[in-house]
Amino acid sequence: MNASKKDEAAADSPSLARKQERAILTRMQLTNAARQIFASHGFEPSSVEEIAAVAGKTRGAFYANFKDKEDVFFAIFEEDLSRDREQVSLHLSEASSSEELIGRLASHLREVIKDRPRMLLALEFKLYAIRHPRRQKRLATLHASMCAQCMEADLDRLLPEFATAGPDRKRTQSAQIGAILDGLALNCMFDGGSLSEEHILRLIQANLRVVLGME
Amino acid sequence: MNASKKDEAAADSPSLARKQERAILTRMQLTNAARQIFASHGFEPSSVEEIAAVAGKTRGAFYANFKDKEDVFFAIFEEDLSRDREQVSLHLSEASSSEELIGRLASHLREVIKDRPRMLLALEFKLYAIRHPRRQKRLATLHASMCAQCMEADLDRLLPEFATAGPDRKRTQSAQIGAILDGLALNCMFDGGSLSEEHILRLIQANLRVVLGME
Amino acid sequence: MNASKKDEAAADSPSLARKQERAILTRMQLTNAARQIFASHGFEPSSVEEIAAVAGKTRGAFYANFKDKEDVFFAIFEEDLSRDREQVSLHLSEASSSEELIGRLASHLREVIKDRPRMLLALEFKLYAIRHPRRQKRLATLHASMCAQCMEADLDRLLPEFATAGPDRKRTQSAQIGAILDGLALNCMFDGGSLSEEHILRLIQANLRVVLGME
Amino acid sequence: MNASKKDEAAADSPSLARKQERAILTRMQLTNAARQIFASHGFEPSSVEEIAAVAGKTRGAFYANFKDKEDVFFAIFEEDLSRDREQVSLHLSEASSSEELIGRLASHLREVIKDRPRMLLALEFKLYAIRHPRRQKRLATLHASMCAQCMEADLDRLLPEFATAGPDRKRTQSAQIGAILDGLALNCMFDGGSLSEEHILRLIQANLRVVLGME
DNA sequence: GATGAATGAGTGTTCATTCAT
DNA sequence: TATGAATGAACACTCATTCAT
Repeated sequence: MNASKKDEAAADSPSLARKQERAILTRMQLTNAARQIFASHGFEPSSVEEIAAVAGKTRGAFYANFKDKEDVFFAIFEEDLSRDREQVSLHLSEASSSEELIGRLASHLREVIKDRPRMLLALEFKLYAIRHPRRQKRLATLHASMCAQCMEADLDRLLPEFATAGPDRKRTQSAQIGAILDGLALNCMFDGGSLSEEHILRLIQANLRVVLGME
Repeated sequence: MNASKKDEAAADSPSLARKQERAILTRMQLTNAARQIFASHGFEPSSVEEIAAVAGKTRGAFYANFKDKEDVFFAIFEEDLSRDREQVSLHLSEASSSEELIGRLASHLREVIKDRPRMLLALEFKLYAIRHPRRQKRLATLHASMCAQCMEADLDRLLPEFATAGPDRKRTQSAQIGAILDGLALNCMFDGGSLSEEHILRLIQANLRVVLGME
Repeated sequence: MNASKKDEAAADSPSLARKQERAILTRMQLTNAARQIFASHGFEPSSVEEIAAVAGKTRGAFYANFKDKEDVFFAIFEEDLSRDREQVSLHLSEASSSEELIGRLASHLREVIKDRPRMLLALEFKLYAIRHPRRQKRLATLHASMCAQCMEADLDRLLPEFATAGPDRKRTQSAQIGAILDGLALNCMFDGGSLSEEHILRLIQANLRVVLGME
Repeated sequence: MNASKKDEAAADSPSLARKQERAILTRMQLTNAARQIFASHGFEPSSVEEIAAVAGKTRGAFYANFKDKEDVFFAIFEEDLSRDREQVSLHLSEASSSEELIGRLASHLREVIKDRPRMLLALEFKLYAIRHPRRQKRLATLHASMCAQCMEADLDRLLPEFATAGPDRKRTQSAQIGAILDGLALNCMFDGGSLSEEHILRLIQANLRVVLGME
C-alpha cells in the first residue's frame, strides 16, 4: 500500500507539478503581454486577441486564466504594487541618515517615474477606477495599504518622527508622495521638453521634505 | 417660386446670421455634451451616438460639426486651456504682494483641482496624447504655450524675478505646477480618504514656492 | 411662403415617405429571413449573420431594426398571431350552420398544421417562453388574448352557446384547441408515418366538438 | 513494487467490479445532471461544462462517457421511453374493465403531463429531431416502437378490439395519444391560466375514447 | 446643416472539443 | 477512466463612419 501510494505520488507529483508550472508560465506570459499592450494602447483599445497573440497563445487560453479583460488589468496593478513594496525596502535599507535617505528615496523615485509602461499603467488604473466606482473601493484600499507598507519597512528606522506616526499618517504621507510622482510622470511623458531631470529631482526632494516634515 | 427666392434673398443677412447662430449653438451643445460624456466614461468608451443624444441632436449633426470623435476631444482641450488663461489672470490681478499672490494662486489652483470633469478630461487628454505621438506634438506645444501665457499676464508685475525670466523659464515653471496639480487631482479622486484639503493646499503652496524660487 | 412651404412639402414628403418605405421594406426582409432561418435551425442555433445575409443586408441593418435576436423572434410570433386572427375570421365567415362550421374550422386548422415553418416557430416560441419566465407572461397574455380574438369574431354568430360565453371561456376554448393543434403538428413532423391525414382531421373534429360543447 | 502489482492482481475481480460500478455511477450522475440542465435551459444553450459541474465531474469525464453533447441528449430520450413503458404497464395492470382502464390511463397520463422536466425534454427531443433529419429516423422509429410497446402489454387483455389490432394500429393509436399529451403539456406550461386540470383530464379521456374507438 | 438608415469591421466572450498526462 | 489546460471557431452585439436625401 505504501509502495503503491509512493508510485502514485511519483507518477502524480511530477505531472501535477509540471502542469502547474505550465499553467503559471502561461499566466505569466499573458500578464506580461497584457502589460505591454495596455501600456502602449491603453486598456480600452487593447484587444484580448492582441494580448493573446503577443503571449503566443489563443484567446481561449486567455479566458482560461482570467475572468475578464478587466481581470488582467487589476492583476497587473496588484503585481506592480507588490513589486514596489519590495523595491522600496531594498533601496532604503542601506541608508544611514535621514539626509541620505531623502537622497536615496528621491533617486529611487526618479527611476520609478522613468519606467514608462509602469507609470502609464498606474495612471490609467486610477483613471479607470475613478470611473468605475464599484471597483474603485477595492483598488483604492489595496493601493493605500500597499503604499503604507511601502514606506513602513525601513523609514521607521531612519526617521524617528515617522516611526512614531500612526498607520494613518504613513498612508497619508505615501499618498502625497505618490500623487506628486504621478503628476510628474504624466507631464514628463506628455511634454518632456518642459520638465528636465533636474526639475524633477528637485521637486521630488522638496516634496519629500515637506511631506516627511523635515525642516 | 421666384417670389420665394426673392424672399430668401431679402432675408439673406438676417437668416444667414440666424443660421450661423444656430450652427454655433449646435456646435456648443455638442461640445458640452461631449465634455460631459467624456468626463464620465472616458474617451474611448464614449459613443458618438450618446454624445449626440445628450446634445439632443443626431449622429449626422455631430459629423457635420466635427471631423472625428477625436476632433471634439481636442476642441474641448483647447477650449479648456483658453478658459484657464482667462481665469488665472482674473484671480491674480488683485494681488499686491508676492506672499498674497502665493496664497491667491494656491487657493485658485485648489479650486481648479476640485473641478472633477475638467481634471479628468485633462488627465485623459495627456494620456491619450502620449499614446498617439502624431498628435502629441501639437497638443504638447499648444499646452506649453498656453501654460506659459497663463502665468505670464500678471505674475510679471508681482514677481520681479519672474518678470526677468525668459519665456522658457515661464513654460518650465507652469509645467511643474501643472504636473503637481495633475497628480494631486488624480489621487484625490482615486483615494480621497488619504489626501485631505489641508494636505493639498500645503503641497500646492510649498511647490509654488519651490518652483517660483521664493525663499 | 405658401409656395416655399409646398416646395418643402413636395421635397420632404416623398423623401420621407420613401425613407419610411425603404425602412419598412428592410424590416420585412429581415423578418422574413429570420422566420425562415429560425424555422429551419431553431432560434438558438440561428445566427444574426445568416439572417442578415438571407435578407441581403448586413448585421448592422439587423440591429438598426431590432434590439435583439430575441426581438425578431417575438415580432414574428406577434405577426403570426395577427395573421391567424384574420384568417380564421375569413375562413369562417361563410359558414351557415354549426355543423358546417366544424367542418370548415377543422379543414382550416388542418391547413394551419401543415404550415411547417409556422408551427415549428410557434412550438419553439412557447418552449422558449416557458424557459424564460420574464418574457413568458407577456407572450402568454398576448397569445391568450389573440387566441380569444381569433375565435370570437365569427363563432359568435354561428354558435349560440359560444356567443353567450364570457371572454374567459373563449380564451379557454381557444387554448384547448391550440394545444391539440400543437401536439398534432409536432408529432406529425416528428413521425409522419404514424399520423395520417385522416387521423388528424378526425381528432381535430372530435376535439372541436368536445371543446365547443357540442353534444 | 512487485507486491503492489500482486495486490492489484489479487484484487482484480473486486476492483474491476468496483471500477465498473464507479463508471456506471459516473455515467448516471452525468446523465441526471444533463437531464436537469437540458430541461431548464434547453439543449443548445446548455454547456457541457455546466453539466459536468452539476454532476461534480469535469468536462473530461463527460467526454469519456459520451461521444457528444447530442449523445447524452439521445441517451436521455431513450431512457425516458423505457421508463414510460414500464410505468404504463404498471398502472394499467390492475384495471378490470375498459371503462376503468380509460380512467386509470387518463389519470396516469395526466400525471405524466405534470412532469415538467420530462415533458420539456420530450418536446425538445422531437423538435430537435425534426430539424436534424439524419437522426430523426433513428429517433422516430425508436419512439414509435417504444410507444407501441407501451400500450401493448396490458391493453390487449382489457380491450378486445385492441388485441386484434395489428402492430401498425397500435403504433398509430399511441402516436395519437402521445400527440395530444405533448400539446396539452406544452400549452399548460406556457399558459397555465387557460388550461385547468379539469379541461386537461376531460380532453385526455375524450381523446382516449376517440382513439381507442370506444363510444 | 442635418437626418437616420445602413455599413462593416471589430470586440469581448463562450464553448464544444482535443490532448498530454 | 479522468483531468484540466488549451484550442479555434463561432457568435451576439457595438460603433465610428458614410451617404442619399
